[in-house]
Amino acid sequence: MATGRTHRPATRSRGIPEATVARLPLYLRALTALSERSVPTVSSEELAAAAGVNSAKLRKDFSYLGSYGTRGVGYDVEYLVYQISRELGLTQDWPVVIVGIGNLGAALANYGGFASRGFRVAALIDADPAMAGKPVAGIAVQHTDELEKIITDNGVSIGVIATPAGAAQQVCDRLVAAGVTSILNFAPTVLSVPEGVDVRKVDLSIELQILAFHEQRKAGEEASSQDAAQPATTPVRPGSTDDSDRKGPDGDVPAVMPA
Amino acid sequence: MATGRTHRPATRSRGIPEATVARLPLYLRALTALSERSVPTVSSEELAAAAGVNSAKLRKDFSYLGSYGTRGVGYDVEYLVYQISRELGLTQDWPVVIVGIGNLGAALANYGGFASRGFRVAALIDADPAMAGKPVAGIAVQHTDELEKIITDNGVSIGVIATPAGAAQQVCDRLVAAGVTSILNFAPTVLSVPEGVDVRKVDLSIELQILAFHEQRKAGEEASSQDAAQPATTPVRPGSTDDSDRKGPDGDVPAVMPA
DNA sequence: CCATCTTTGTGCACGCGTTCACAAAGACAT
DNA sequence: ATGTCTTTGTGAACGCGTGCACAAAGATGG
Repeated sequence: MATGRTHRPATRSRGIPEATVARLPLYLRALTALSERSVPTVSSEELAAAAGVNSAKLRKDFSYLGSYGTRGVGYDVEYLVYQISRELGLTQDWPVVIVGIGNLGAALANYGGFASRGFRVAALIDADPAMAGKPVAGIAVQHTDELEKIITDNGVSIGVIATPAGAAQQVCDRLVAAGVTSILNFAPTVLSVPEGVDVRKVDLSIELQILAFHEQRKAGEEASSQDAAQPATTPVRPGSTDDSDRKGPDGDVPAVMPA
Repeated sequence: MATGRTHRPATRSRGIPEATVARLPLYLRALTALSERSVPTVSSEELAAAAGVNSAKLRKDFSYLGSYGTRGVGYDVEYLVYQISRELGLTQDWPVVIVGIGNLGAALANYGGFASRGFRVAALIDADPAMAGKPVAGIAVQHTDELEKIITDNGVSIGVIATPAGAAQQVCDRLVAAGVTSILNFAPTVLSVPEGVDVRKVDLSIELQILAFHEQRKAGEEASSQDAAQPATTPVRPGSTDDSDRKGPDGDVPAVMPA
């Protein structure tokens, strides 16, 4: 980022906000469920409830796509499913490779929702020679040496990285060099990629830590006086010899750590 | 939402922005790596680069925690690791249960980064009686019947749902009823929970769809004239018999779908 | 002790996203 | 055809998050 031209200058015409794009799959899922129940139309209120969002937000989101929907009635389910699918690019087939077939990679390969919507697992790739040839989720694992060939032969543009953290950047580089321009990263690392390549990361550990923060907040809200756990190591502020200059954003933090 | 009091009224004192909280784990990870390399201090510029963010943003984030850091020098690595850990609540031990020990659940149970930072897998729970007693990641799987007992006995407040979508809401309800107040949901469903319970979702399918959107955009940017795939079913606009009223947000969308 | 140099901490402005609230549009009944 | 009623689509206001740019703080050298 911040290199050369700015990431994308508000994106030409068709400026669908990123936040809206991120919600479209949610709507699509809710709509698909309605479609399977043969529900013909749905109001913004109902659909918003199903997707877990505000109805005004939903309407505004849809307004970016166009003026689908009929006032006084709602949205035609089938039609909207098609429009959103098309907008998301799910009307075409996306071959995907998964690199790193450990526990997680295997789980991803077996994940049903994968193939359901336009995505197709083109190959499973692992660095362990012992894995090569072994079938996972009905697909034979191939060795990393084949990576470039697989990408080009299948025209793969989306790659999933499920390797250990140490290997992720290297795998990423090879994927990008071979032509992949979108990466879903499960490894706990910050990947650096050239401009034009999209990276999304899924990080279990980060999600848990965010939950822990809120959990701690909740716990400390009422019984805020009793400190639970004392850490084993208690670092001392580097420069200052006394602790009296500790200043939290509020005054509510005891400026102490038992020495 | 929009029910009674608003979700949390900007959260009393100690107002650390949600966006900042979400980045703290990133900083923590980068700092831990530095710590292991015995680097004593780090500047905001360096640390920001390692975490993949803007340095001004990082400094502002830290300013919410307090005035750690020394002008002209930077931040003391060890000290900052401790401060962030404490802020995130990682200085205490969080017992966690994983419900749904399929491919994904097993992967999560085996995930190393789990135990590393304050989190401890207290139990693995599955609805399949055949799974009961089988060891996964060195822990014997327990049956769903035990769920409530496990939660209360271990004082579990964080639950991970890795069940099929159909079972997720039911499991969620039981977890909440038993005392869990933070949930990490891997099932592709919108969970509804009472106020005071936090839910974070991780959804592979959604991430892929977002990538597909950008991928399609990139592909269609230069060679924008040739349409790739024609969908099998081509829904017709519900109410109107002619298609001439189609109005995209721009004029660039051909107002047609082959009938 | 003073000058210089580095790096933090933050005031400010800007842009994006959310939400409210309402006019316009269309369905439906009479 | 006309009126009523439902629901969409959106203008406008607001709040949050980001990034710039700089003053203040402290280290370091003479």
